[in-house]
Amino acid sequence: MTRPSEITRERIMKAAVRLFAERGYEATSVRAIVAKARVNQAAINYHFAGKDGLYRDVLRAAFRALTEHQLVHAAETKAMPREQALGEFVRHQLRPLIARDELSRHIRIFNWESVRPTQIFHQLLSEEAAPFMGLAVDLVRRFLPDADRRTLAVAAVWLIGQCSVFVRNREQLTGPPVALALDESAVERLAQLLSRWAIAGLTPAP
Amino acid sequence: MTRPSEITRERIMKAAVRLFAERGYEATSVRAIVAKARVNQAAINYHFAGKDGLYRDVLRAAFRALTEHQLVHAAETKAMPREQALGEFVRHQLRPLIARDELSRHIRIFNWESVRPTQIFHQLLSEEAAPFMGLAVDLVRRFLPDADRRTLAVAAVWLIGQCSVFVRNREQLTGPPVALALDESAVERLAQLLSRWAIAGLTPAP
DNA sequence: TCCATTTTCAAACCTTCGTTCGAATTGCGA
DNA sequence: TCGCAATTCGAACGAAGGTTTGAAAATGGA
Repeated sequence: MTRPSEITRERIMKAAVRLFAERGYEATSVRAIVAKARVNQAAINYHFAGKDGLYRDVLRAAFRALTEHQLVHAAETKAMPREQALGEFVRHQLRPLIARDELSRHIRIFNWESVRPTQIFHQLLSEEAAPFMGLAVDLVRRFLPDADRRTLAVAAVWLIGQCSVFVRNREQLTGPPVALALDESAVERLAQLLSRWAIAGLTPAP
Repeated sequence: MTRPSEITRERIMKAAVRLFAERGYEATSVRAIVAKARVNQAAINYHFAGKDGLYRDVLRAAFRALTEHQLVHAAETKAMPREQALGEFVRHQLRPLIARDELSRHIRIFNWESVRPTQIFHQLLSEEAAPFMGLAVDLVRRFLPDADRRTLAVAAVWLIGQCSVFVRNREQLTGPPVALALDESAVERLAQLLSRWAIAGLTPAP
């Protein structure tokens, strides 16, 4: 293993994660990536065997990081009362609204995938067999213990969907006519609002 | 006004609405439209001054049809109890899941816009000044009469977002692992589920 | 019917995209 | 230090995109 080539790989990966998170797969050109990474045009094909290969590696990294992050929080989440656990989940989903870290970018990439799924993502989803929906399904099951598999799936999609609208449309929501000020406290209020509504929705009527 | 040219215009519009609804603006090529419409390559540029112009006309038509449709239903909706009105709203939003008519295609086009807004859409939104969010805002106001403008906007986005997830991801939801069977009765059940959850979420805790 | 205007058509143009190529350069064990 | 492999580089390729062009065809009023 030579060192300098690893540096190039790393520069490409870093730039790719940023751009894929910002614009999605199709709208990101390899020329934009190599420009941001300050590497040669052919570097992506040499190191990743093409744009597809690069995106596959980015997705793999995102999967790993996200599942790892979930495993860390899984134990403490399970110990919480379900309402608090849901609040944490919503807060986690809304994270890209304020934080500009790697985790947020990974969430944004998956958000793009939920809009226009890539063939690459689909393949990876089966082979990685990551608990992608698992966490959300487990969560709603605590509210709907007697629901069948389909209802649980619908509820999980519903829950994730509520959050991802805001993440995807961040730019639109901050402008008129909505004009949300997305600072930390506003996002916290938003998370509480969404949590309250979701809890009320999932809690069976008395 | 000559007749035959109107026929060409109409063929292009019809094909364009179908393709824009199915794949969105960017993923639809001019060549795909002219192939479906069985007209010459240059026809779009002659009649609509380019792809942008065609899309602008399609959006205008969609705006007109949708606002007209809303105006028709506005009166009876206002007469309903708010729970029933919300149910109707959700059912209307889920319409593209089963129906394959013009109205459903227009809703799908706006769904694409909510994912990746076009410059064209943005311009049109201001000049048409259509009550695009208005209906949803009015609806949630009946549940949250004392809420401020921001909360109402968030609630409206939240409500629309819950429905659009399912519309956008129709293809994914019908396949494994979710495997929803999206026939008419299933969509009706889905609409009831979403309505119940949304009503519970919007109804202030006692 | 004639002719000016409108509309259609096939072909090309120009740009952007992902990828490939071959030479030049660099890195590193022998 | 030498020599081979790994890596970088600039340039070009071919495909696909939207648009333009100029001639042919069709249209419809005088």
